Amino acid sequence: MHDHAATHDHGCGGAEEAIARAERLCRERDLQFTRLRRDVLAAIAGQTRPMGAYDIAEALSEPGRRVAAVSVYRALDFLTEHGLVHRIASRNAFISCGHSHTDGAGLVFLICRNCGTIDETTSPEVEDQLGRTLAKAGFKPTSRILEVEGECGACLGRSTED
Amino acid sequence: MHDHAATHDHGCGGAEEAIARAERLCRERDLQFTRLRRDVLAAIAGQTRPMGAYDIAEALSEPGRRVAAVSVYRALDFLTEHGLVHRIASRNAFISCGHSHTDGAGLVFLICRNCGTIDETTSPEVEDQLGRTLAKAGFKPTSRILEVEGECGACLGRSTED
DNA sequence: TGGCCGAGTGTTACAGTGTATCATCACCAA
DNA sequence: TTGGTGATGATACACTGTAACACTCGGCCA
Ligand SMILES: [Zn+2]
Ligand SMILES: [Zn+2]
Ligand SMILES: [Zn+2]
Ligand SMILES: [Zn+2]
Repeated sequence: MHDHAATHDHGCGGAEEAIARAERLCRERDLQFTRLRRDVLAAIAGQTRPMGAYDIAEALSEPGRRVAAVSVYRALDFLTEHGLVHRIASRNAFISCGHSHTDGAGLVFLICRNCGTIDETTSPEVEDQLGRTLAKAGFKPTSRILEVEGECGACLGRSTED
Repeated sequence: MHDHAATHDHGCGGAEEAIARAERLCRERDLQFTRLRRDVLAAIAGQTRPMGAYDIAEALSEPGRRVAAVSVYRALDFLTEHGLVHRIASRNAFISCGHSHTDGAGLVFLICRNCGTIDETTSPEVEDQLGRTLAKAGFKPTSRILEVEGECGACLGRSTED
């Protein structure tokens, strides 16, 4: 696990893979991977850029089936709780997770302000230093968010080559 | 600067000090430190816990003077832009800054889930490691947020002693 | 003096995000 | 059958943030 150092594809064809992983995980933990939860995950995993809850609700609604935002939120609660999607606090949006970090240690979100893509990476070194800093401050952490905004490698390459 | 390693008091009597610092900074940079901006800063600096924009609006409103949330947001934009207050993304709330970190490097917010207090500290080591991680990922950062939730030193002491 | 212009503010309306509450349905067990 | 549990549907509501426009108060210049 965590054999990705830099970037990785969030969905964009990996939607089926995300679904498969979710099905497996839910079977193992005896959880219900319902249609709504599957559809919500599929909607997110089919995108590189993050989706808001209302975007998802709209994407899933068709003539004859109206998916309310509140239902989407419940599905998102389930999915985030089990590490299948991540919530991006600075964007009020969600992305699907392609990894199996059950703990979420050292997680870093890389948000490109140019193309809107969000990649995630992990850094045990950062986590380690942060742990030291918190210990020094006498603070006992239970969870944390680390989100970086900037320009992704792809956009940097594009801007220098032309 | 940054001579505080662990915690520091956010306001709670330091309100006047925050105002004084703000006045100085605005004079130096030729900015307008208007009544509304001063009042908003005072309201935040008088609290240990973060305040929402609507909380502030309510706190500043009196019979005869109604402060609308939109005005508060404008003042907050000004104050955050010049580093006088910080926005806590995971809480949609604001705290006053007692430091003079003009760059905001290595900033870490410590949010106590028990008493609600938010302290800030800085960690060049974390910043350093994070910079390395980002460089390895080919990502050029422009800004970042790092917010840790957990239990603060004071609450830990209280819970063990009794 | 009088008109112009820009920054700050007041006001209203609206968009976006998230939750509370209750009713309903499917499923499984007693 | 009956009752309990978990998921969903549906409505309403609270909270967060922004757009648009009018107004005031300065300073500046013809
Ligand atoms: Zn992930
Ligand atoms: Zn990009
Ligand atoms: Zn600060
Ligand atoms: Zn505490």
